Amino acid sequence: MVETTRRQAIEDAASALFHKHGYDGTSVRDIARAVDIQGASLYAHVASKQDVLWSIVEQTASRFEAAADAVEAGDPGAVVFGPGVQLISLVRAHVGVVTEDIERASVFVHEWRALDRARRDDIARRRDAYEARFRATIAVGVETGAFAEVDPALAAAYLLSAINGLVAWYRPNGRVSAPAIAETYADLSLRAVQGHRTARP
Amino acid sequence: MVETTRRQAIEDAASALFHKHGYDGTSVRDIARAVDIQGASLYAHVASKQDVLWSIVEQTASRFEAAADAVEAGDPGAVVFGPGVQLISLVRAHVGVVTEDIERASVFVHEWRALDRARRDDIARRRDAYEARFRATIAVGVETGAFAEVDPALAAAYLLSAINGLVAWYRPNGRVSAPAIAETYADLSLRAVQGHRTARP
DNA sequence: CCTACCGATCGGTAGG
DNA sequence: CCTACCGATCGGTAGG
Repeated sequence: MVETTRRQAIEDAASALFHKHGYDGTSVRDIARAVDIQGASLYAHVASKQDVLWSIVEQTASRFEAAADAVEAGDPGAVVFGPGVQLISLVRAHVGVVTEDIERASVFVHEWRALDRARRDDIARRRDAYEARFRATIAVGVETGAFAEVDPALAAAYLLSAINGLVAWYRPNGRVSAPAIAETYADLSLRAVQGHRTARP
Repeated sequence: MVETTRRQAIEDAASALFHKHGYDGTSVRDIARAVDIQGASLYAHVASKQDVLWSIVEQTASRFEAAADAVEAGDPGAVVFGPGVQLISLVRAHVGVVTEDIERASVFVHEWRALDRARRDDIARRRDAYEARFRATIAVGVETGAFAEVDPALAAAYLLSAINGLVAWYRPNGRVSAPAIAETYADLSLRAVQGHRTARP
């Protein structure tokens, strides 16, 4: 298991560096230095720099998908508890995945463009399928009248961008705890799509 | 004015390339090729690659500030029309600046980290001052009871991230027009902070 | 996991 | 705005 541990350490270091300096702003020597080996020695553990990025992005994509799967397993189609509860659960799950590993989440959100074409296309497809869960839940809310008359695609993009913005400032041991953020962001998200527009002067 | 025009063309090309590939993913040769000159010839017009990035980021920062200035000139402190109207105006202004020049806005949002330390610090300060306007407006709303009991800092970060997410997908001539996005995003933002939390099962 | 090395490309300068 | 060129660094390989 030494190999597995070493590889893990390399991906941890790469996540931190990609998070801070971006994929293109990080050299393989930077990663190697962080785990105290020579630059060329890195290739005893990884096939390429792309390979490391792919590992990080793919694992994180799977974690987002698994979290949403768990939510929908409890109430597919939002039939029992309704779209409001479903949306809150999806938002909480998303915040959870982000705050649980902010560095990998940040790389997932910002550096997936650095993937080569085939892998980038794969992630683009999965991101869209993931976002579609939010769109579907919002659409149910709009159709049943529980939510305001909002474009589900616009609202989903708005909400997910709002939450993903966490990667720019969230720090464990920061002023606001992860559960508090999840609570606040769930409230903001639900209210954003709920109710009707207030009269304006 | 030939010089000015050439410089502008270089910044336009750089904005498009930085938007698509990032600052570190773009070489000075890439920029030069886009304006049909030799790589080294670029230095007849710009001092450095950093210089080009700084121009783009600084101009865009100023456009965001000017747009918010215009809003607050109409109602400083949100005393006349109230924090709801003020927030809607700020959101609309922000969406306007983003959609008016999506490439420069994207560079401003994503590539300011590539600035050298002094300039990055400058932009960081100005970004915080800009975000503080949203925080202040939300705080007024919370204090007067017009808004829900929400942490103004969290809500402001949430809203601005939501809107900035536009740079990832907005395209002129896309499915939704810029004014329609501004309208929808203003509604989502106002509702997010307004009213009280609904009872949950 | 190391040393030694590769060709390619990087941002930038000199001199016209 | 060009040609010619610079040292530094890039991701990666060979061979142990």
